[in-house]
Parts: sequence; structure tokens; C-alpha cells
Amino acid sequence: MGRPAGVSGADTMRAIRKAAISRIYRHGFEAMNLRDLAADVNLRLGSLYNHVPQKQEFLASLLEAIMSELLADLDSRMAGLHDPLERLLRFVRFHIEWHTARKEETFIGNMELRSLTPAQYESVAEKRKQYEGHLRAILADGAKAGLWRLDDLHVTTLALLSLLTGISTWYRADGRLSQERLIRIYRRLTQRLVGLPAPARKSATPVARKRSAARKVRAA
Amino acid sequence: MGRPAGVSGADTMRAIRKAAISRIYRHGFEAMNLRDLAADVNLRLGSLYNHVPQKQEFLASLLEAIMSELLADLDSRMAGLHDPLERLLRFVRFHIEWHTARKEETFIGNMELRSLTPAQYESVAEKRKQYEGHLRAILADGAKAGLWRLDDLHVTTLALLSLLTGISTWYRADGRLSQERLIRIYRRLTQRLVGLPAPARKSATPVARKRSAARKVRAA
Amino acid sequence: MGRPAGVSGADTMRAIRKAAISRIYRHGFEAMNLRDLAADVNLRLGSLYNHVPQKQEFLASLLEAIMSELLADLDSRMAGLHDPLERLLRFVRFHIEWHTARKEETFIGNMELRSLTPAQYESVAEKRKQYEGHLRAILADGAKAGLWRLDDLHVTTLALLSLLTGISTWYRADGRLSQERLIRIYRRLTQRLVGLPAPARKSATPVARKRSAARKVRAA
Amino acid sequence: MGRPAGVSGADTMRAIRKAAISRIYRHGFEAMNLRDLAADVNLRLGSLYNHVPQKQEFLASLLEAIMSELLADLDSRMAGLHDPLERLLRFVRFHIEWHTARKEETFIGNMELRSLTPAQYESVAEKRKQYEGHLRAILADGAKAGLWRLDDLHVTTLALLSLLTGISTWYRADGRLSQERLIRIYRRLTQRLVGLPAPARKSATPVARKRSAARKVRAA
DNA sequence: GATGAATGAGTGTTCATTCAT
DNA sequence: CATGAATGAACACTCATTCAT
Repeated sequence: MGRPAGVSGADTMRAIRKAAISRIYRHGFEAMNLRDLAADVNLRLGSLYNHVPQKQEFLASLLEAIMSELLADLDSRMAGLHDPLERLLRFVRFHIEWHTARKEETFIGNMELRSLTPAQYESVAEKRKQYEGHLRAILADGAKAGLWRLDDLHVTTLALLSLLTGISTWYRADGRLSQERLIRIYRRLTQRLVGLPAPARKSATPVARKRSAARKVRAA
Repeated sequence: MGRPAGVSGADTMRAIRKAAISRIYRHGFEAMNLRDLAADVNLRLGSLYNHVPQKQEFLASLLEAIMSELLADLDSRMAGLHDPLERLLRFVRFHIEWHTARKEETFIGNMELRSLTPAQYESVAEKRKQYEGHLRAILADGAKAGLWRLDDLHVTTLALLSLLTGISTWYRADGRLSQERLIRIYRRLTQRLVGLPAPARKSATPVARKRSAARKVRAA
Repeated sequence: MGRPAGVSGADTMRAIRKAAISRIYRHGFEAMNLRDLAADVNLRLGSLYNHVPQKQEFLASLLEAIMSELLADLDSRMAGLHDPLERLLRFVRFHIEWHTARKEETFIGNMELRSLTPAQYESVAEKRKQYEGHLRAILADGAKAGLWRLDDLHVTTLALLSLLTGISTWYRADGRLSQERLIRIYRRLTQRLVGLPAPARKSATPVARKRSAARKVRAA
Repeated sequence: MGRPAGVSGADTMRAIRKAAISRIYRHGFEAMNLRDLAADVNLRLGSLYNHVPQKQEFLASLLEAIMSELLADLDSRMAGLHDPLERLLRFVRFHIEWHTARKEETFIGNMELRSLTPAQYESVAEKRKQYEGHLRAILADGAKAGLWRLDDLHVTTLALLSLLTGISTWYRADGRLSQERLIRIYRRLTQRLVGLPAPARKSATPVARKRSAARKVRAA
């Protein structure tokens, strides 16, 4: 009953987190019971408590980790960009890539906030605000630079975020649309939303100047 | 221990539904227990079962009722409109009015679908599809009529719906923005999303033709 | 699975208390598990919670009830007595009768205080202080009246109480000594403790005055 | 992860015993868990098992050790005394000194007997009987020598022991009474209990013979 | 000897549901 | 229709104990 050979605690922990995310995604945090979670990673219930001392705490740590990773990834993907439009389009790409590649994480990151205690909520919400703040800064910078005009910066930020995040409610990797196609569509919607002339479709763009802009942007 | 004077069964049922919606909104369906629900309407647990024979069934009936009402209200509010733009703007107004006036209902209508059994889900999802279909028809009609051009009808529909529904995650009746202001902002965002030139602000509208169009629209 | 015919909640509660006292007496509060307790009164575990919502609270209520009864019984048994010696001897009789008739209750009343939360402890300890206070008042009154002389009122009170309560650690109803014999012995010990000449044994009492006093007292 | 420098196995064992006694004293044996105990002595739970292979056995060894030490100390303190009164007063002093200096040990020595298995209980109870037997012998010798008269030797022994042991339930080193004062008071109570005329207070002793006796005795 | 990890048998508690009254 | 009581199936969590490293 001691420790089996060749098993490290860190590996087990990773497996538990993964299994938990999957279960929470499918049935919700309340509906996830620790016996099943233990079974997922081939542990007996009692053993799980060496890694997960508290279900409630565990949820918080999970959401915190997700948000921290999201923010860190965002920062690294935005590094070096300055032009607001480039940043906006890069943000859209990043958001969609992250939210489709890590559909489960982002879904529970949005849905399970209400299962947190107030103190835990505060901490996670703070990180969400940071993410939102990043997008708002982009929109504000573009407005200041005269690239676009917004009726209400805050509302537009929230609206754009809702629009993008909504993807995770219906996206399926094996669906009709490739991820690249999805990104292209949502970039156009985003540009429309901030009041930019939609970048022309490849075949329908008459104006050369616009085309080159579009090309530059697609590279982002 | 019979029924107290002056209380009708229908009143009790209404009170139960209301209390349930509030509890589900705040903590989720799984976290709502029937003892507390009974207490909310001054009943003992046993008595609740005269009105709510099955928790699971109850959720389904709640969601069905919400969706049915939503669809019925939508139909009545859209009656007589033909012009796609008018219909689109009316849809936005309707959606926001409903989703702010009945924030709790719409929130759980979106969140608690996963707590349904597959059969129940099917039935409620069908109604959501109808609602989504209504919007898609508007967008399709406008495109057909040459009022706007969409890259992808389905995606735009879902995107617009996400954008609008997102309001319910942050809207507060006592917030910074009046409901009318909110509607105005979201109408502009919607118009941008479908590729219409944003209707000018009151003070900034130079072209008479556009003004009259806007006026007509505001009346919707 | 509803309520069986002819079963009242009060009866069940009484049975639960009795069974709990017996179990706590035999194995201690921590060692009493609610599954076994339920079985003692022919209930399933879940049903027990209709009567005992909280193990910890239950212990407190048990100890409070025991102490309240003890105090009430004491008051009624001391009613009408004024002479300190009579009161002292009556107290001894009362204490022994109660502590032998209700050996289990008094045992846990002394032993399980440490299983209480601080707040619960406070409340029960208050009642113990009252009981102790009653004895102290008797001893003080006798001293004031010149019936006996004590080195230290407080210590003597505690010492006498320890002496009397100690009985419950070894007393057995089927033991060598009848209860009446026990009471006689402890009355003599008590009288010695406060410095009274021990009342003479029946056959060994030479002084008439003392005999009549003893007779009076035995009647107490 | 070997043993830290400067720590011997015997030291660790001593620390564990001490920590265990403290925990058992405060919350009882059942409520002491080995994880906390390990933490008290800066060990991880697994390491504790190198020293304490069995919780139940550990309790027995603890109680046995306490009783053995008690008996050994008693013997050494009573060595050379013959006069029953001197022995009785010495016993009182010894008992109080031990039970105040080692309040925790004696408390659990009395309270945790019921947590022992029957076999363990037998062994520890045997030692308690020896202690009790020691006192009984003193009382019997005094009675035989005509120093005092007892109604019932066994009951008086138990009563005196209860009276003395009771101190440990309320004694506090920082309390109102010095230990010496306590011993003086309890010696007088003891003398009264066996029917000796209470030794007079310093200022109130009229009879020289008694004074000298008292002086002799105080030296015990 | 110290440690991290695993394990099984509990342990108090919750909860939807049933039913005689 | 209201109520108190009963029930079984969970559930999160605890804990003494074991053992490879």
C-alpha cells in the first residue's frame, strides 16, 4: 500500500487536474464527485486527498491556474506589437486559438465562477479584469490613434469579448469550419464592430491599398 | 394543517417558481436544495412535493416555460414588421429588454441546460434553435435584400446572439447606463456587425436621409 | 418510507437520548458514531438527522439537559430546609441518590465537558458552578452559624464535591453496599470533613443529645 | 532525508510522549490524530511510525509508564516512614505534589482508561490498585494502631483518593493558593476525614502537645 | 531514520423522495 | 393540501496504517 515505483506526485497532480477539468466541463463542479475523479486517475478516494485536500480549494486553484496561464500566454503572444490594429487582430487570433484549443478550461473559467467562495471569486475575477483590461487598452489605443471610433469603450470591450467567447459554446474541432476560417471570420466581425471598413475578401477587394493592409494584418 | 386561508394553489406555484429561479440564478440548479426552496415559500419540505413532484422535471418545466414565453413575446413584438433592418433593430431592443428585465430567467436559460436529461435538453434546445432561427431569418432576409453582406450567416447569427446575451453577465439595473442608452449602443454595434454604416449620433448626423432612417428606427 | 403508524417524535427523541447517554458513558463521545446510535433506536442513519441535526450540538443539549435536571431536582429536594446541617446531610443524600440512580448521566456530565466547544462549555460550566455554589452556600451558612469551622471555604467545597462525585467511578448497584449504607457512610465522612464530631453509630452513641440530633438528621 | 544532526532517537521519543500527553490531556485520546502529533515534533506522519508503531499500543505504554513512575516515586518518598500518621501526611503531600507537578499525566491516567483494550486496562488498573492499596494499608495500619477509627476502610480509601485527585480538575499553578498552602489544607481535611482532631492553625493552637505533633508532621 | 504517497474503513452530513396522519 | 418522520444513496473528508524510496 506504499508508493508504487516510478510514480511522481507532480505527474499525478497533472493527471488529476486534467481529469477534473474534463469532468467539470461535462457536468459542472457540483456534480463532480471525488470518488469518480480518483477513479479517473487510478487512485482510491483516500489517496486523492494527498493531492486535493479540499474540493472547494481545488476549484479555486484550478481557475486561478487557468487564468494565470491565459494571461501569461497572452502577454507572450502580444509581445513586440504596437500598432493597435495589429494588436486587435492578434488578440482575436489568440483568443480563438486559446478558446478552441482549451475549450474546456475556458468554459469552466466562465461558468464555475459562481461555485467559488466570495474571497476566491475576488481573486479570479481580478485576473479576468486584467484580460478584459488588455483588450480595452487595445481598443482605447486605436481610438486615440484615430483608427476607429467607439460609442462606449467599456461596452464595446465587453461586447467584443462576449462575441469572441461565445465561440466556446458551440465550437467543435470536427465542425464545418476550420480554425483558420473561424479566425478570419471573427477578425472581420471585430473590424466591423470597431467601425473599420471590413477588409475585403480576397476575390472582392478592388483597392490595392486595402489589400496590402489586409496582407500585413493576416500575418499577425 | 390544511391550506391557510387566502392562499391559492396557483399563487403558491408562482411563488415557488420565482424562488427557484432566484436560487438557481444565484447558485445553480445542483446547489438548490428543496428544503431551502420550501422555506422560501413558507412550506415544510414535505408540502413542497404537492407542487413539485420532481426536482429534475421541475427544472425542465421551468426552462421550457421560460423559452416558451420568450418565443411568444418575441412573436408578438415582431408582429407586423417586414423591413429587415427594422426587424433587426426591433430584435435587438426586444432581446435587451427581455434579458435585462428578466435577467435571472435568461441567465439560467443559458447556464442550466447541462443539468437537463438528454430528452429534456432536446426539447428546450429546440426552442433555443427557434429563437436563433428567428434572428438568422432576419439576417438572411436583409442579406437577400442587399441591405448588408455577411461572410457567414450562421456564424454571424451566433456571434450577434453571444454579443447580445453577454449583457446579462454584467448588466445591473442600477448601473451606469440606462436601458435606452444600452439599446442604442447595441443597435449601433449590431449595425456595424452586419456591415451597415453606423447610424450617426443625434448631434453628429449631417445627412438628412440618414436621420430620418434613424428616427424611424428608434421608433421600432 | 413515510412515518410508521403510532410513532411520535418525542418518544423517538427520548429513546435517542437514552441510547446516546449509554454509548457515551461506555465509550466516550468521540467514539460514539451516529450509525450505531441510529441502530440502537431502530432508525436508519438518515432518519436520525430528523432528530439530531448535529452531533456536536446534540452533546451540548444533552449535557445542558442533565445539568438543568440536576439543578431542578436539587432545588425541589432542598425546599423547606433551613438548618445548615440538615441541608448538608440532605445534599449528601441527594447527590448520592442522583449520582447512583443516574450514574451514566453524571459520569458523562463530568467527563465530556472537554468535547464541547468553548461556547458550549461556558454554558454548561455555568450550571456546574451553580450546583457547586449551592453546596458552598450550605457550608458557608453552617460556618457563619458556628456549626463548623472551615480552613478554606472554596477548597472544602471542591473537596467535598470530589469526594462525593468519586462514587460514580466505582459504584455498582449490585455491589457490596446498599445505597442507604453508602449514604450513611458518606454523611459521616462529610460531617468529619467539616469538623463535626462524627455522629455516633447506633450502638456506640453515648450522649443523648447527639442521638436525638442524629435521628432528626437521618430523617432528612 | 536522513536524521538531522544532533537529534537522538531517545530525544525524539521523549518529545513525542510529551506532545502526546499534552494533546490527550486537552482533547482526549480519540481526538488526538497522529498527523498533528507528528507535526508537534516536526516530523511527517510517515516518520512518526518509526517511533510509534501503533496508536493504541502507544496509549497503553504511556499510561503504564505514568503509573510505574508514580508507584516508583511513591515508594521512594515513603521509604523509612513507619508511623501511620506520618505516612498518611506524607502520602497527601506526595499525591498533591505529583498531581500538581504532573497534572496532565495524572489527568489522562484517570480519564483514558476506557480507551484501553481490556487486556491493557487490566495491566494499568493493576497498578492503580497498587497505589490505592498503598493508601489503604496506611489507613488500615492507623486504625489497627488505634490512631483513628473508620466506618468502612475501603470506602474511606476511595473517598480520600477522590478528594485528593479532584485537585487536578481545578488546580492551576498560577492560582490563588500556593502548593504548600494547598498541602496544608488537604492535610487537615484528611485528618478530619479519618477522625483526627484537626491540627490547630499556627495562631490557634493552645495545646503544646498538639503543636509539637503538628511540627513533626509538617516536616513530613 | 525520514519522507511522500497509497489505501480502506470509517464518519458526520446532505438530500431527494416517500408516506401515514 | 400541509406536516413530521422515515429512508437510501450519496458525499466530502478523516485517519491509522503501510511501504518504496
